Amino acid sequence: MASTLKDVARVAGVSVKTVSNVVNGYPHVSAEVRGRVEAAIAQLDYRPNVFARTLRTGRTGVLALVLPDGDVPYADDLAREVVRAAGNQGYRVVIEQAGPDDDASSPSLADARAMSVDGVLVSAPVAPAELVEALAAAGRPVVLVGGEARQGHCDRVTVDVARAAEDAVGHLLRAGRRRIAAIGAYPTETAATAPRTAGYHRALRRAGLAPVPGHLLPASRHRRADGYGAARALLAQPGRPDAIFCYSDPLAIGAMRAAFDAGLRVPADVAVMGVGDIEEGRYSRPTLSTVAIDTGFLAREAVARVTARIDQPDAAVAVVTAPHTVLPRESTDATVR
Amino acid sequence: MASTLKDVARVAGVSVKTVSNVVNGYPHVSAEVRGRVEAAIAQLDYRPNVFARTLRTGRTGVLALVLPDGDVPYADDLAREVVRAAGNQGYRVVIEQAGPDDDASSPSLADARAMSVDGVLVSAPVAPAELVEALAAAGRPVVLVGGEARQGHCDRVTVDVARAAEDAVGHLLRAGRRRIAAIGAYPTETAATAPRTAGYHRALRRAGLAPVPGHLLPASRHRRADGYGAARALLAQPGRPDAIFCYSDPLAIGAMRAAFDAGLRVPADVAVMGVGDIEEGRYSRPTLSTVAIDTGFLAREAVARVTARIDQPDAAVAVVTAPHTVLPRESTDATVR
DNA sequence: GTGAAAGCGCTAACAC
DNA sequence: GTGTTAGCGCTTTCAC
Repeated sequence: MASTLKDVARVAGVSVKTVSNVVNGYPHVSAEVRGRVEAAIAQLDYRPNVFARTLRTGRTGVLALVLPDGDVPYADDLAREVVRAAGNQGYRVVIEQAGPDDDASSPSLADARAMSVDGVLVSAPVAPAELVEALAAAGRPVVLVGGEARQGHCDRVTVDVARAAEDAVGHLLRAGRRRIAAIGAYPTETAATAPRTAGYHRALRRAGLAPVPGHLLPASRHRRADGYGAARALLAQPGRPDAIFCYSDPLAIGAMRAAFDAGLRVPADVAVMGVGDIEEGRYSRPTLSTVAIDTGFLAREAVARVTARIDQPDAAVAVVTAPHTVLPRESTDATVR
Repeated sequence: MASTLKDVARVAGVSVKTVSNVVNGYPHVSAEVRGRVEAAIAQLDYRPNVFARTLRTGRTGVLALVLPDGDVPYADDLAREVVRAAGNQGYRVVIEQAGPDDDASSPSLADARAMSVDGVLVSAPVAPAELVEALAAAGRPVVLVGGEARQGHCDRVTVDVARAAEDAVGHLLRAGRRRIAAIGAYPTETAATAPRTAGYHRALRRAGLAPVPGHLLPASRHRRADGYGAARALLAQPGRPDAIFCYSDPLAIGAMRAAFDAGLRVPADVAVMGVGDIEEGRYSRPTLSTVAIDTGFLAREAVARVTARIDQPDAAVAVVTAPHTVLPRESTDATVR
C-alpha cells in the first residue's frame, strides 16, 4: 500500500501538520525537523494523494486544452508546446479532441469537464460560444488561443489570421500569379465577418485585382479530402486559377493531389499554398509553401494567461497576438513555370 | 457552488445513503423514493464529485494509453478507437505521449501516473520493460497492445509483425521486385530477435533470394526524416534496390521523397511500401502501399482485457492477435515499369 | 514553530 | 428499503 501523511508523521515523530508544511514548502519549519521529515518521506517513498488534496483544496493542477474542430492545422505542435509550458508552471494538461459532430461543445459536457480542471485553453478558429459561456458561468478561467477571437470579455492569445492570409496571397502575387483562388472559408461566413477571406480580398485589391466569386470555395472541415474536392471543382472551371491559397495545410495537401490527378503540375500550372507548417508539407511532392504560426509563443502566452487568472480571477482581460511567417517552398516556386 | 449529495438528500427528504444508492444504480430502492431523488438531482443539477468518489473507492474510472515512442505508425487511429471502446465500458482515457528522450518510461514517473489510473495500455513495438515492471509492482493492471510482446506474464493483444512483414515483402515479390531492401530495424537488434526482420528474410528465402546485408537499414526512430536518410543511402548503392519495404508509413513517406530527390521514379524505378495505413499515404504521390493493422480490434480487445483484469486481478493471462491486411496502392504498382 | 481536530464529498458497513 | 456513521488522505483554522 501507498504510505500516507500519517505514516510519515509517525516515522518522523512529528504531527501531520508539520509534514504537510514540509511537503508544501511552508517556510517556517526548523531545519532540524525538516530534515527528519524529508528522511521519512524518502524512506517511505511517500507521495501525496492528489485526490485527497483536490478534494480538500478544490484545485487539480490540471489544465485542459480543447481543440473543438479538426481544423487547427498546427494542433500537434501547439499541444506539445502547451504541455511543455504548463509543465514549467507545475501544471499537467489534458487534451480534449473533439470533432464537430461530437458534442464536446455542449455546455453540460463542458462543465462536467471543467470540474476536473483549473483552467481551460480553447483553441479554435472560431471558439464555440456556448462552451466559453458555460465555462465562464462555472467560474472557470478560460483563454482563447490562436483563433479569430472576436469574443468579448475573455483573455485571448490570437493570430492575426487576416494578415496571415494577406501575406500568403501577397507571396503568391509576387510569384507572378494572378488568378488566385482560395479554399477553406466557413460555409456560413459572409465576406465581412471572415478575417481570412478579408485578408485574401485585401491582398487581391492591393494588386489591382478584383475578387472572382467562383474562386472562393468553402470547406466545412479542414481535412485533405475537403481540399481535394474543392480543388477538383476549382481546376475544372473554364478560367482555371493559377494559384490556390488554402486556409490550412491539410487542405493544401489534398489540393495538390487533386491538381496532380487533373493532369496539372504544381507549381508550374497551379501554385498551392497552405497555413500551419505541418511536417507533412516538408516531405510532400512538391514541398508545400505555407504560413507558420509561432506555436511556442501561442502556448507560452496562453499558459501564462490562465495561470495568472487562476491566481487572480479579477485581473484585467489581456489580449496578445502571436507572430507568423511566410515559408516559401517548392509548391509556389516562381522559377518553375 | 456545486451541490452535494447532502443537498440532494435534504431536498428529496431522504438520507445520503439513499441518494448514493440511486446515483449508483443500486437496485433495492422503491420507485417512489427513486423518483423523488431523481427530481431533486435534476433540480439541483447535481453531479457527483469524482475526487471524493475516488478518494473513497480508490478507483478513478480512467485508463492510460501510453505510446512510448514516436514509432507506432497507427497511433492516431489506435488512440481514437481506444477512447471509443473505453467509453463504452464507462472509462475515460488519458493518452501518455512520450518520446524516447522523455523519461516517461522511468519507473518513478510510471507509478506516479499509475496512481491516477485504474489500468494501463502500453502500445509500443517493444514495451519498455521497466515501465511494465514498475506498473506490475504497483499492482496496476497492464496490457501490452500491438507490439511484439515477448514479455512474460502480462495480458497482450499483439500484431503478428513477422507475418505482416512477410506479407508486405510477398506483395513486393509478386510485383516483380527482386532487390528488396528494408528500413526500420532497431539499431540494436539481431536478426534472430527481430520479428519484422525475420519476416522480411523469410519472404526472401521463400522466393529463393538471399538476404543482402547492405539492404537492411536500421532506423532509430520512425519519422519521415529517418526514412529519408536511410533511403538516400540505400539508393546511392551500386546494386541499387528495386523496392524498399519500410517498417512504418512515415519512414516510407520519407523514402519516397528521397527517391524523388535522387531522380528516381516510384514505383517505376523503385517500389516503396509501408506499414500502418496512415491517412497521409492515401494522398501522397504516389499513394502508398501499406499493411493495415486492425486498430479497432486492437483497441476493443485491449480495453476488454484491462477492464477484465481490473475486476478480476487473478484471472489467467490472455494473449490474442489482431488481423492485418496488405493494401496495394500506386507506390508498388507492377504495371508501371 | 508545532500540534489537535474539523471537514472537503463520497461510499459502505452496519443497524433498524 | 432506508438511515447513521466512520473514514478515505489531505489542508487548515485555531490553540499552544
